[in-house]
Amino acid sequence: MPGKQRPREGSVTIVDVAQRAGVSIKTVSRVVNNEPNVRTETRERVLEAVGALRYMPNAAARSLSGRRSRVIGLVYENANEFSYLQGVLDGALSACEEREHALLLRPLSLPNPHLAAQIGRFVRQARAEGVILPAPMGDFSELSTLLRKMSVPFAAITPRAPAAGEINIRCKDEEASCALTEFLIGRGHAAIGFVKGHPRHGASDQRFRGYRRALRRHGIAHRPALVRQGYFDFDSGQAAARELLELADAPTAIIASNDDMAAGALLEARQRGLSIPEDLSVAGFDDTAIASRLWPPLTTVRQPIRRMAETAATRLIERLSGAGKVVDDAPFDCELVVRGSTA
Amino acid sequence: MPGKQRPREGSVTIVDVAQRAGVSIKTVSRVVNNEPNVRTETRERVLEAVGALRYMPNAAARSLSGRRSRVIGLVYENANEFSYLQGVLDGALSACEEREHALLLRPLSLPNPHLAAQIGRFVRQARAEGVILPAPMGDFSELSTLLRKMSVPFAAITPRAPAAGEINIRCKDEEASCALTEFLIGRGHAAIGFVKGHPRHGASDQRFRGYRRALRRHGIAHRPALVRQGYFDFDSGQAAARELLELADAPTAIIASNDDMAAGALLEARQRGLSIPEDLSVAGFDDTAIASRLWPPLTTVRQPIRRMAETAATRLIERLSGAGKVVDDAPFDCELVVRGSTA
DNA sequence: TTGTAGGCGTTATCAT
DNA sequence: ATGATAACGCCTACAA
Repeated sequence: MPGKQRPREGSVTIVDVAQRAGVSIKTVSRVVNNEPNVRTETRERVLEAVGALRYMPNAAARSLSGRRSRVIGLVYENANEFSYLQGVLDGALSACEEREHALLLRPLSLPNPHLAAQIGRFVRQARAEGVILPAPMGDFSELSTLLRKMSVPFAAITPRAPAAGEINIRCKDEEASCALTEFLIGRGHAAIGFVKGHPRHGASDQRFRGYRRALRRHGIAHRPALVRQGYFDFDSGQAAARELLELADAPTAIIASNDDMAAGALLEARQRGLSIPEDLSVAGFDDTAIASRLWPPLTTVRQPIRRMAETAATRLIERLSGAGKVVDDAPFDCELVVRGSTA
Repeated sequence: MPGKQRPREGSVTIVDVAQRAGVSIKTVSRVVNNEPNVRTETRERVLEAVGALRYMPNAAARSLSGRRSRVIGLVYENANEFSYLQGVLDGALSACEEREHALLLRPLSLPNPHLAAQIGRFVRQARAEGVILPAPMGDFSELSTLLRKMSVPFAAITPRAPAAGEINIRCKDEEASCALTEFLIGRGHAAIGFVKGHPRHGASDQRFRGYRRALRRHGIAHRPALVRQGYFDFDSGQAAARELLELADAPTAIIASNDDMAAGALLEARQRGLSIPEDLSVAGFDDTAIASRLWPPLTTVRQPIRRMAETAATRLIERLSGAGKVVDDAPFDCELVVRGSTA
């Protein structure tokens, strides 16, 4: 007799459950997948069997038979600032686990000519049904365009406006930046330097806008010389701070568009013999691990990244499950975290 | 005719390749899986078809049919210190990708009574064939014992000695610690404080041993008062430093068993008005992101974590593929990174 | 060296 | 409300 394979011991299949419950495998399938048209009494018998046998559906069989792989891709930038991703991972994993999906990772380094090709391969190979794009991935149109073309749904975490019907998770970046700036204004600062983030990142614009808005609201004239371009990394933050501090009328406070640049500014200030916060206030964004370990600890803005990623994954899975209209989430609130680096 | 499903368009299957190459599906399978017994000419025809059709084997079908899921689990501690995991992820992903395996993540918080149950569920549900245990996961015997009992092979990244035949990836922690200590001794330090790491982490012992060895080698008497227990976190580092600096004859240098604790020590020194490195030298371990952002930048020890994780994944997959004897890797070299926090 | 048949565990279809 | 059976795409076993 050909084709006889060794019986796989150990793993409980749907057949075992069906036998124990005295029903057909299709009925078990219905119960396990929460489909309708099962009598309550039958459902309970099946569930009893499932529990007793500790049955777990075989994911491979499921995705081979059904049309759904239950796989979500997470495409992230493999940058230095990893603590952002920690929150993303945490939130996304938790949402995926709850909904029985697997999360597959795809790190990418970012100015990258092969971006589209790599993502295409990743999605096809992993057979990902949908993709999560944490910042700044959602800001790269090569990517979103490609995914649209492949008709792979995605959830982007970015302040940039989404195309109609697409899933977008954002937080109140501009508002938070405005609040941070107003906080400094309230402490008596009028000459406030600002270090912008990477121009291709959506958050950069928003944060800069919030700064401008606060100045306007308080009747403080905008001095373009107080604004410097940074790239979200330590060195560019230090360089920007140096330029600002060499100004004839240097700022008394510097807002950097993320913590890493703020750390660079702090270092520059220190090297120039300035006391923080007496001579200069410094603030950042993101409340990453480094913020609380610097001296003095950094005033910064915290965004609920874990919850945002969880929501992104949840909405994406909802959309994939064809749950009709997908909720359009309101922007998440940020929190101003005041520490010792500002006075 | 029942059972007719809509044909799934778009995805190229092994049948398409077989037709185009004019062979049976089995031959295609042989080629794709690098099995022997295929004429070179046939193999080439098949490969041509694979390329032209951009065929990619369906992972679900593969794992359903074969006995292998090609899934590796990565169980990690979801702690504050995440940059360690960045390296682990990076290395493990790259090895998995190269060998066509998927990597599934399972974060865990660590003093955890449900540890075994959670891992058991994870492995069964994901049908992971093997598990990678980055430090300190491999140090928890609840875990390794459970995996042995489930006969799930694992690769542990830890300096602790492995059981016979198990995969263990380590670096020369003790040697590096000794070198770091000797470096300080060479700079004229004799009273060197040491902050131990978490007692359950294998690296803690090793690093402490290296310290002791260096002292011995240079004929410096060991003063137990200069050794404090820490737990690898910022606060415990600061607390330990405080105790050390309050000593009548305080140390002129402090080695902390990781960077986060060293950052705590740095803060404590600053708060006591000490100049670094003039009044006190401080060194850490791991060369995490924070090390280069502190002021002064931290002297520390870097371990090749990315390569270690890559090796762990590779060895694990080799073992799962039944590649006979698995290589027992030599410990990896560490690198002393001298920066401004020591003099 | 190559091909044929059977089955992996599930979901989909259609019948009852 | 429930069940019988055919896919899903691949790999194993065996035959040729």
